[in-house]
Amino acid sequence: MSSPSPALTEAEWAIIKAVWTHQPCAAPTIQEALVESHAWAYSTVRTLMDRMAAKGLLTTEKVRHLTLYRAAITRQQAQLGEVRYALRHAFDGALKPMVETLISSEKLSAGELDELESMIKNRRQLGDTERRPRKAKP
Amino acid sequence: MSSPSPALTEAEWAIIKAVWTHQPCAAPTIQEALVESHAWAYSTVRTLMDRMAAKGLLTTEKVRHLTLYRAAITRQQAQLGEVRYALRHAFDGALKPMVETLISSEKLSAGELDELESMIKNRRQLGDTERRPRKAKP
DNA sequence: TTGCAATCTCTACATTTGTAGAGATACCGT
DNA sequence: ACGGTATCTCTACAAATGTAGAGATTGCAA
Repeated sequence: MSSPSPALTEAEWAIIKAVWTHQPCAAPTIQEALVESHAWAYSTVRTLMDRMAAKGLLTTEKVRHLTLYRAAITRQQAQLGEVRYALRHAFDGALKPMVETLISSEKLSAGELDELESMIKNRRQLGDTERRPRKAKP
Repeated sequence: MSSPSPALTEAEWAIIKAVWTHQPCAAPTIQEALVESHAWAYSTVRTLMDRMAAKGLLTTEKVRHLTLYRAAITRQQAQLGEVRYALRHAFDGALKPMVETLISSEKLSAGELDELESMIKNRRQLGDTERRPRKAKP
């Protein structure tokens, strides 16, 4: 049920982010979208995109002379893949140390800490309802 | 001041973890330590380790005929590197969504949620003392 | 219908990563 | 002094990744 969602390289991240915002789109669109951040030639972008399609990160559809690309995975899936990679390899699956590292890695305002806290409260609530459904089947 | 701390590949993670637990150590030690999880030949491990040394992930010291390896970065630095990689590329630096993804990625017991909460409280405290030192210089 | 502009295809090469064999060398116990 | 064992060195190759040029094709506008 869970898709493999592999970790992406920097180049792949750049590409897929642009695809998410422009899809369905042709390769030149992406090349132009990234020209500021990455001075990539068209053929570079094109090669990357085709390889990503071969890997199942993008899908292609041929319309006349145009090749339309779409992301084959959602942003959430890709994010999850990245998070899981770090969790598994850097933290041996231990979530708490990872969260700790994460929130220690940046200085956070009191407000942001509040938000994190209420996020956890929220999560707890969810767990509760899952564990104890509103209505038991009689 | 901040070390570069790059993200590591899977193979590099396997190696450096073994080095952390055995250092200072020779390459054959690592090869043996990993033989269960990765059936790598000695020369494979050796090549990986030398490349990691070249990259600044390990240090080497020659003692007679032996080459002793040590980790050049701490586990914390490596973890931080991995977390930052994900944070920057997958979440564009936005911490909250990453924490959200992280705590949503596993099902957590109430106890674990408690721990996370107190971790945040703790963090808030730290922020406070930093902002308002115990003693002002007169 | 012709030509230019957009797009594509194909090929190529450097670097990094994964993987390892074969042979050289040094060390230590006898 | 010698030989076996541990360790090392060197070289090699395949796959993945990063990067791109040159030339072929197509489609639209004049």
